[in-house]
Amino acid sequence: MSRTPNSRKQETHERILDVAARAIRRDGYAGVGVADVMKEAGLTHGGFYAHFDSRDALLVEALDRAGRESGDSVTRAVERRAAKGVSPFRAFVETYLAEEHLVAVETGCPVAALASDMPRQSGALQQASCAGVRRLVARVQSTLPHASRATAGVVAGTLVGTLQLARAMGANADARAMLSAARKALLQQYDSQGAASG
Amino acid sequence: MSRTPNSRKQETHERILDVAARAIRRDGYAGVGVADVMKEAGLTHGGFYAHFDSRDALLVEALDRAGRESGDSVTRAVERRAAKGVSPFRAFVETYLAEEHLVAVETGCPVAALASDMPRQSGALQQASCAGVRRLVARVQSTLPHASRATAGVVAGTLVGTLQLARAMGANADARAMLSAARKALLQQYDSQGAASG
DNA sequence: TGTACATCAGTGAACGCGCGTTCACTGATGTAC
DNA sequence: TGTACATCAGTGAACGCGCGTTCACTGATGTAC
Repeated sequence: MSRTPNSRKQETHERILDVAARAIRRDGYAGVGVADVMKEAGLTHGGFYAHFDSRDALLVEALDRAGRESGDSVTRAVERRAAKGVSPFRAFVETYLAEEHLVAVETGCPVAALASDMPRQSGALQQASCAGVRRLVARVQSTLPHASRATAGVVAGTLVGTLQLARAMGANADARAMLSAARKALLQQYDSQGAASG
Repeated sequence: MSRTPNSRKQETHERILDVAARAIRRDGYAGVGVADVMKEAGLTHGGFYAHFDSRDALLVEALDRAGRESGDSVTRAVERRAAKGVSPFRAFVETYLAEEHLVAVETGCPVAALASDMPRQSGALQQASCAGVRRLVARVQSTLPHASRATAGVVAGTLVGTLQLARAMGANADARAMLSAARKALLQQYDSQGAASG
């Protein structure tokens, strides 16, 4: 019943990354500490540098993983709803601006959770952040086949900005009204199948 | 040539606040240090607590001041352009999404500079952040008399989100294309005087 | 006008603490015979 | 099958550093006489 060599270490590596991918969204880049992440992964801080060159390298990998997890999750939701005849764009907008996304920061979109801090990070993290933004824009564009990249960028900006403002307002009734208004506005303006019940 | 009592201290207080109001936008909440701010204000760190109860209290006052400065600046620009016959909404959008705002972080909109970190701050800072978001939304609404608060919120979200994504992409040609597309989209959808040259 | 004094804004050394990082060590695992 | 050994993932103490905060002190300013 032997594992392949290194499989245990790889599993641990994945576990640390999973924890970190949630931590950066929950606590922000500045709120993530090496010792905290290791503790949450059930380890002590000393072993960290056998897995990552530095805290910064962890953040880079964690952002990448967060983007992938969140993107896959949205994609699955869109496909589920597309099977019921909902347009991809509507499904995307209604998933991204769902009320659950207001409070589900640590499993939600890392761009929304981190955007305003992205330009302040190290070169490597800025590159990873930029790539994450591009992936988000590309995903939006894939649901809007006739839109330019710049237009997809504006839609992505509306999604990200509205979610951030709603969160900053405290996830109250005003915040939910903003999300609802944003869903309606985006569908009216961009959904080829027109807008109906929000 | 006597000053009024305390006028010197008040002047220093203002100077510290001015520095801090720029620092939170440039470096983020987490990037602002008491010693750095005092040094930039030409003082040593020891005197800080004669002016503020704590670092957190400074951040609260600094955010307030940043919002006021940035808001006044936009209002002046809007009035200047309104005198030339430009609609307030167009003037607001073109000022907020101007290319200069891409790099002018430390004098720009504090909501765009800080939004994703707002929900992670202390109670007092969250309250101040929330008030700042409300003021931004109110300013947008004042240029869109027929719009609901929720609609003004969506426009504000688009402004904030697009600017953040453009900054995160590195202020390059793609970023400028996004700003341009956002100006065009907002004017087409919301400007009562229609959209023309972007 | 000039001198002695009180006030108080600002100084700078010191504190405790948490952080990222390093490193000698441990102990469980898989292998060789 | 059982024993001795090598490997190496993970441990935990220690480091240097920067941070927010405190506090005894300084020295310039304005006032009282």
